[in-house]
Amino acid sequence: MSVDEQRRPTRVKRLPREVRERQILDAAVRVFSQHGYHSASMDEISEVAGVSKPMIYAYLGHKEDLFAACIRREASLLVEAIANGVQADAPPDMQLWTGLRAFFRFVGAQKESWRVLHRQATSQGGPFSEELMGMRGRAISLVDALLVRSATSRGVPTKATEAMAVALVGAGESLADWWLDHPDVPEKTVASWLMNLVWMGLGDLVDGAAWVPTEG
Amino acid sequence: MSVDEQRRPTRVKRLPREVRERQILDAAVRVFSQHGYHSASMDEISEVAGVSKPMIYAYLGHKEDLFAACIRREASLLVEAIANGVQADAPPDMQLWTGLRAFFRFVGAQKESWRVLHRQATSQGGPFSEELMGMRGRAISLVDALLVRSATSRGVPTKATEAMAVALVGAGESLADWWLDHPDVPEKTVASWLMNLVWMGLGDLVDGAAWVPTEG
DNA sequence: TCCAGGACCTACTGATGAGTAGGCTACGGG
DNA sequence: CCCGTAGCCTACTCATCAGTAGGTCCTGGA
Repeated sequence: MSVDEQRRPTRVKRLPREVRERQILDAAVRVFSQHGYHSASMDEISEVAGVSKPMIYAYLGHKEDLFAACIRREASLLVEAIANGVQADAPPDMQLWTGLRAFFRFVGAQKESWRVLHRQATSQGGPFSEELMGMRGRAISLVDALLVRSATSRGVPTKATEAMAVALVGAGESLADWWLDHPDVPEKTVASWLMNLVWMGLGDLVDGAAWVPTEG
Repeated sequence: MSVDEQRRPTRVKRLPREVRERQILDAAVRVFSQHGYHSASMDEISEVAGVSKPMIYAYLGHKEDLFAACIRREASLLVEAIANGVQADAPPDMQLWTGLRAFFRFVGAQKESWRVLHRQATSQGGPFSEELMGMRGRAISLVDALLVRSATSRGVPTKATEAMAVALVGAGESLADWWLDHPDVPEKTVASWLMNLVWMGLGDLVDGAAWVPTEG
């Protein structure tokens, strides 16, 4: 701890590579989520991250690589959050319920992560979307598996359950976006609305029925 | 018909403004749907349209204006298609059913229109998305009104029906995208899958029940 | 104490692409 | 037959931004 540490700030500090990489990724997620892939400039990311542009290229590579790294990190966190949240040994409705709640909890806590995942990555047709679509595909498969286990031995065709899983995931995404504009609604409430829609169905809701979780 | 019409082709022909505007908009929709807003270049649009770049600026204005014009035209067609397709005097389930079918018919017939509307316009945070979000909002309001009329006098809160409308629209969008990758599935089938999901609910489907239209 | 290597920067290049200046040509009305 | 105007183009300008060259400075080990 030399004496002139704070009066001549030698920039800020020299930091190990991992720390810088985290800072850069954090900044990139923010900037990408605000402006989208194309409108986000490497200059702005470097500025937000508090490093110079060549550092980004040295550590994370080109713009596409950087974006892919963001997607990978955020998508992993999301998948992990859901996997940790869902009760795999519970009956189907509780599995869906806990999965939905974990999903919305993540979105509520990591709004920027969600924006960069849903809004930005989905719309870019490039090599990222493969990365991202893979993750989305895993989520869909998860739901699909749930449907198949539930509806098995019934004559429901394979494509039907897959399509319904796609629809369900899309409903969740859309509702998550809506929720960002209505932050006063509690997470549990949003989740229960979607749960009622897809589990009970509008037909039942019209008749006044409603699904409620069996505990808590 | 002068003699040198085909040997010295005087370009192609001089065409009235409306025709050129249509050609330009058609080309713009194609290019925007393929590359997205930012990656689409005015040069490529002009090339596809078969006119020079200054014509686009003379007729349709700047890039943002052009994109907004595309969105406006395509969104109007979609809204119109649904409005024409839905049976406003039918019971709720048939209203939903006819609306869904009209929606999927449009998507099947106008794939590029759908892509530019859903994929591209949604992801750009600019002034277009206002235009587009307005249209999407109209669709949501339509569904919301249907839910409200159905579930009226029940204690369902306003925000719940709105949120469910949002989820339903999102499910439709997601499923429409999926359908683009599975064109062998008939339109009626896709529509019925979504109808079953949101009207019957997974709970009923698990029990083997299914909703079928009451006619043809 | 010296030096190797890694953290970090300024200041550039080169390409791409939006938008425009300034024209030329055909057609229809006088 | 002439000319105003509307259709149409070539050939630029200029800004932005991804990506890089080539360096400085610090730290930790020999």
